[in-house]
Amino acid sequence: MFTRELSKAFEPHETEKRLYEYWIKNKLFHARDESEAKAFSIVIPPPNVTGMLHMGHALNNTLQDIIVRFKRMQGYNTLWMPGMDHAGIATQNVVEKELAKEGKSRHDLGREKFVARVWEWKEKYGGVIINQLKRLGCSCDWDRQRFTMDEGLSRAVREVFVRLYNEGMIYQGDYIVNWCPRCHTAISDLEVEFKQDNSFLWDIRYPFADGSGEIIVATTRPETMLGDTAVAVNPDDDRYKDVVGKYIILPLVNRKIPIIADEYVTTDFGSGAVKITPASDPNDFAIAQRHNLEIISVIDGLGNINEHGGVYKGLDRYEARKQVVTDLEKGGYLVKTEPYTHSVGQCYRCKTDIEPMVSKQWFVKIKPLAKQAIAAVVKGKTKIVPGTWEATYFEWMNNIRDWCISRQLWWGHRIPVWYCGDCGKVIVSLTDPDKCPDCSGASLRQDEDVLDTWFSSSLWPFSTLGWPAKTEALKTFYPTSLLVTGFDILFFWVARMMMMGLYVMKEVPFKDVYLHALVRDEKGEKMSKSKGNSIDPLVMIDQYGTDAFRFTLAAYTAQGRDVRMSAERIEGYKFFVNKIWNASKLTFANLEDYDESKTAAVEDSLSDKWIKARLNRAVEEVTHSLDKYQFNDAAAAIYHFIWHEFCDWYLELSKPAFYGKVSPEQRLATQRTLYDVFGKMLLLLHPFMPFVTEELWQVLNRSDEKSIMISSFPVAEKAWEDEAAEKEMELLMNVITSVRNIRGEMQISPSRKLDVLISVSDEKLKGIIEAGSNYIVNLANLKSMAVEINLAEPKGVATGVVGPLLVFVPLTGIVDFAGEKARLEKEIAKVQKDLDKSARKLANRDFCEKAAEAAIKKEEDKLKESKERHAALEKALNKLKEMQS
RNA sequence: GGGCGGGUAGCUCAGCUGGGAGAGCGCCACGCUUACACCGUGGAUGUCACAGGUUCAAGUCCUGUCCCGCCUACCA
Repeated sequence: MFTRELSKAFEPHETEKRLYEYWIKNKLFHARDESEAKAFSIVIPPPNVTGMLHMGHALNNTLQDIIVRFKRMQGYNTLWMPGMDHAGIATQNVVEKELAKEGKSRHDLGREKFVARVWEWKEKYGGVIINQLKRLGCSCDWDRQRFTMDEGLSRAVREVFVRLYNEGMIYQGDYIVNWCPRCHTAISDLEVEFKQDNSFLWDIRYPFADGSGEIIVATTRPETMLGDTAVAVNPDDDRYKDVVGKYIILPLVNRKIPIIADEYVTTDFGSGAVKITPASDPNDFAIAQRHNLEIISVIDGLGNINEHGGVYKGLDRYEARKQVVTDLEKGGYLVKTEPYTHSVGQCYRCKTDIEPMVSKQWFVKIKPLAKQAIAAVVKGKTKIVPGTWEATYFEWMNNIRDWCISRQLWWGHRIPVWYCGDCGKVIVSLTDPDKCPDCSGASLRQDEDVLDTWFSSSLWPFSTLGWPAKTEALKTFYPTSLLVTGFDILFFWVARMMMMGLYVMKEVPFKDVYLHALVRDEKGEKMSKSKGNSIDPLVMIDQYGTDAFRFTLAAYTAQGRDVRMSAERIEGYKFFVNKIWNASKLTFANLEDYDESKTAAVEDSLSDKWIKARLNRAVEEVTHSLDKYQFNDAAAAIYHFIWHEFCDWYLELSKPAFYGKVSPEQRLATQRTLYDVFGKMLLLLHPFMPFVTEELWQVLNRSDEKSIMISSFPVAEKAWEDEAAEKEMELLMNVITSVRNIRGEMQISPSRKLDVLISVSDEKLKGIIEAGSNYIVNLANLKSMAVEINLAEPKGVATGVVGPLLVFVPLTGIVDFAGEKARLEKEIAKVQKDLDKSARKLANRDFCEKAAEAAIKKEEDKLKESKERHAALEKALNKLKEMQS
């Protein structure tokens, strides 16, 4: 007896909850630090602690779980390492907003209290996403869950910082950085987003100091002229040959500044002269370094003009722009104002315009690290899939600039650097020092900055495994086998993990990187809260169940292509789950009395052999596709097998056995096949649909103790290969389809039982058809069926041509000869096309001489087939005409 | 400016190393046949963006053009 009776339809919610708890309770997600089995490991791209599950997460984690479950079932000691990211700016913003509601800022609390408050927030509200991942069915080893700010990972961060510093790979200095006046911190180049801005280009007249004339410069940011310390022209620009070395008097400011020559300036834009503001523009900064120019910052960290801005002091940068333009105009310095579209950098977090600013920051010398990271991919130590991304990776790595790792935030890993108040010594230390090692002074002050969040994420593949301790986990699971992530963080994260992994561990962090596409809405637009077009994965799960949702994600993940998500598609796969559920009801009902011990001597029927051979092919295709991360192909293969082979054909073919219309031996054979095939089918599907397959697996095996999760993934069974059975069955299926076609086209009621005559060309075929007559009679709904060799075309029939045989359906009582005539003519026209095409090809001398032999043979066979088919149809048509006249 | 991806059935897409244009949804017709109407059976539907080229043979390879999307750079 089965343990459970199945409900009318699959009930996802109750089942998902029960089974997930069951998996957890039995520690089925657990990976062993030490094991005989080969290891397979993935680290999760750690979601932000502030994060809520969106479609991107859903896709990312579904794909990981599919691979993880697949590998686990294949017998690997499989680790899926979970955790979260502290997300510096994002989290600090959330808590600051909370404070703002109380009318306070973080400065009211002070650093220590503020950080305590963030931790409090984290404990209370953080990590909602972890439970959401569980609803997705993710089989992470939750006992190992890590957080980038936890003790172990913080130690790893410090260790790496100190090591980099001691090896001269980290330096501090005054450089121009991207400054967010709202977040009040520097951010890296990657964190700047560029947006089109419709603004103006202003041409300004700068008079020469000696009164001999003037030079015109163009700018999009007139307010920065307050900090100009030079004007630059191209050294080869004939127009300005004589003025290089001269001075101009800066309007409004009355500062005397030089005209210099630098290759950076292009001759064909504007006047060919550029104002140089080293403190407010990265290119100008670079020029200033080359020419030893003075650097005057006129804008402060809030985006206001500072004391170097004279009368403009205190104005915000946009007000200052207006005022400067007005004053220039008044003074007669403004030559021209024209509309101009250019792009402006914005903070990726808060969309505030970036203010390039000179400030003291910490940097990582990145070139040496990048060099190794490039080499590793070149040598194939890490493979990027799809391979097209490798070019992008190289491009970026080759043009990489030093990484600004300091952030002026309070939430994050504080930089482990102290300054001695007595002797000025800089102390970089693994542990907090209490006195200066040089002068023993105790007035130490720690650097105020924290590290870029991505600094700790870049260590993720080994820090989560216990590094710097030499753990068993590290030995077993590093380098990890695979990283699955969106291409949008290829540079932010993947590239940096490569660099850090190679630097610290001397080994790549992962062997494969699978980059999946972005999830978009139905119209192909990026989903975002502000656009209101985002689909909430949890709503989809509630509505259609996790299995259907996951399968949809997999089915639409073709490599390198964006996923356009719509609820309609998920619904389609909910129907698929339902189909499986119903098929299992039929299956279980007919396995109720199945006794495996009696099956030793029984022999499989043709349909049994056929479905086993077909399953073999499905197994091969799914395995092969998953090995190559072709999720859509794998999903399609399963879908097709289950619905269109197992359900549409096999279950129908087996019904006579179910309903006792065959011998007990044959019934047993069918039960055996059904049991084996259904079980393997569930196994094959499990990585995609973990819940429904587990539920059915337990019923099938009459035990809620066994889990499908730890059963072996199917392999193609040599003994099940049977090409002959596949061919024979295909022929019978074609005969059945042919009768159905006639029935459909001729509008013969499905309930009307037909008498059918079949003409075959030889004994062998006759044998096959006769042996399969049961199948044909049942599935084509026949009253009777007769087979003869070279049967003469009877009168008053509809004719179907199936390869070498003819199917005659008597039209007695139907007598729609006009319909049959139309049907035949349509068929003939179709065949004629094929025939012409093949004939034309074979008449071509070049084709016969140059094409591959197999191609020619194929074409000849095709022509022969078309000819025969055509002749048979013509004959049928003539007979029909004869009869009518 | 540089780079990448895409333009295939009404819609969304698949089509890997060149040899018979596919799937799902939608549509039409017929059916409550003892798992399933969240179903079954049958059917219709394509100048594979455009123009050249290579080849016996091109949706597939090459060149160019036109659209669409993304990444990257940031010429004031």
